[in-house]
Amino acid sequence: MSKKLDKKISKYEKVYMDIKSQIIHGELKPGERLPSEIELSSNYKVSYLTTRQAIGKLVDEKYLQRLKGIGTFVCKSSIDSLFVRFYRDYYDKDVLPTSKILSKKKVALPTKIKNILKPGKKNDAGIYLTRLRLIKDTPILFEEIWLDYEKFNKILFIPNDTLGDLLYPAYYNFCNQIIVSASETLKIENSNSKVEKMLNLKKNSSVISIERIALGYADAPLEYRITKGIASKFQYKIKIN
Amino acid sequence: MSKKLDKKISKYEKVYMDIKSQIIHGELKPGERLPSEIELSSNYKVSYLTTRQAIGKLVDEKYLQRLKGIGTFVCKSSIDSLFVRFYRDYYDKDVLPTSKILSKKKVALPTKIKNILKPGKKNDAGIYLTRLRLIKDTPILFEEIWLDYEKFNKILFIPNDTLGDLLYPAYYNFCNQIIVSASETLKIENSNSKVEKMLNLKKNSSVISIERIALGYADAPLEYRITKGIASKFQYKIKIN
DNA sequence: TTCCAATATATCTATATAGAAGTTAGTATA
DNA sequence: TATACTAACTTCTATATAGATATATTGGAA
Repeated sequence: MSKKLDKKISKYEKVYMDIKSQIIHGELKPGERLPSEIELSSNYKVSYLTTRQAIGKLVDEKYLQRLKGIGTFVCKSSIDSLFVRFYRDYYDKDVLPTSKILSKKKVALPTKIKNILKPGKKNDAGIYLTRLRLIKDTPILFEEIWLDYEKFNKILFIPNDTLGDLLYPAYYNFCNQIIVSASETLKIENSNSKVEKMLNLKKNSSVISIERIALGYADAPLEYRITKGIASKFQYKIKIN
Repeated sequence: MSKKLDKKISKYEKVYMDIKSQIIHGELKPGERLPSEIELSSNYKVSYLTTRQAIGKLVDEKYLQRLKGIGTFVCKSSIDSLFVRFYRDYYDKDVLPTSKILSKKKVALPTKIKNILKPGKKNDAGIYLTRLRLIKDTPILFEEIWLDYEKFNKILFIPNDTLGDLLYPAYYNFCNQIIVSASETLKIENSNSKVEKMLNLKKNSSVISIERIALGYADAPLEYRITKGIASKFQYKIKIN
């Protein structure tokens, strides 16, 4: 009766998982071209349509992108378009905020954040960044950001003005880490003295607090961020599907 | 040279669009079973795999649901699961708020709202609802809701306690309207006297304001809603993909 | 050098076929 | 009556084949 303890994995699923894991583990890099569908078929020793089905699934999941007559490529688009959606909807749409990195250093991650960024691991080496977002030289958001040290240590050696106004493209360019999704929790709080100083607020003002956990492929947590903003000017738009 | 002015629509796309339009226009109702893939193939006079491709696309888009060995069904799940996500993340997760409808009547839609719900139309007949959301008898959210009169007039004849705590299932059950997505805009404001009265607030308290436009199939706007809540207790969670 | 046509290569659409696997309903058997 | 088997129907996986369509490159003519 021990005929079928092994669980059934179909051929197209094997091809699908193999390619997907190559992308996740960086063996296939964003922008890189895959072998043609026919070539892959002969590599995996499956039929053309089986390969096509596997690739089709990865295209649906936005891991791959097909160009008719040219080839199939690992998606780069997430980097180009994604980070924009993440912040443009705070405050006024017409004016994009600029950034100013205030500090950047290696730290031991606080326990709570370590458990989020490195579930189950002992090592607590991390990077801590503080940043100010400004519109026309007026500070509107104050951010504290924590990252895993191993994955992101290169950030420490890049001059702040080279990092640019947006961090996610920098994560990709310098650390080869891609943010593909995030979860956010919004709350309204009273200001503390640190935030009051950063945002030029009166004592006990209302501030919006946004906690964000940004995830990479396979839902790996990559960044933990707390953003505080002036409540009166705040606006947050989102589409729910 | 006028050989190909007609644009190319492949067979599977025709099948896909035909089934999709039947769902959108209510000819195929949620929960209903489709003819088998083989039967559909012979109806549309295409091969089995062509039909399968069309259905597969609709499954990906959550219009259809396949059950191996049983059949293919129009998705009901959007109704069951969707509305939950829309509100459960305000405030405390553990306690689901109850609802109390305060008023319900036919009105002329304000111009701004008419332009959102009925773009391009002259008719401005609508329905206006006010509602209170409570946790353990404490009011935490005050809602104003506008609907199109033609689509939703049956709501006026349903007793308030029959409508239940959630409106989206009621829209479906009584008006055959399905909410599939929504866009929300959050802001922080000072309370006005109406909200202060409803939520037992002091003068000039901070309140969260959520503007929501809820959409049906094909992104048709179906509901406009303004929700005001006590800022200090507010919490909003969302996942961005 | 510039332009055009042919070629090679890639994805895209469509069909025919065949068997595997899951579900249901009815029938035969103990 | 209760259980086990079977038949019918469903979706799921896999392959072979063939031509359509889109793009880039190469080679030849002007």
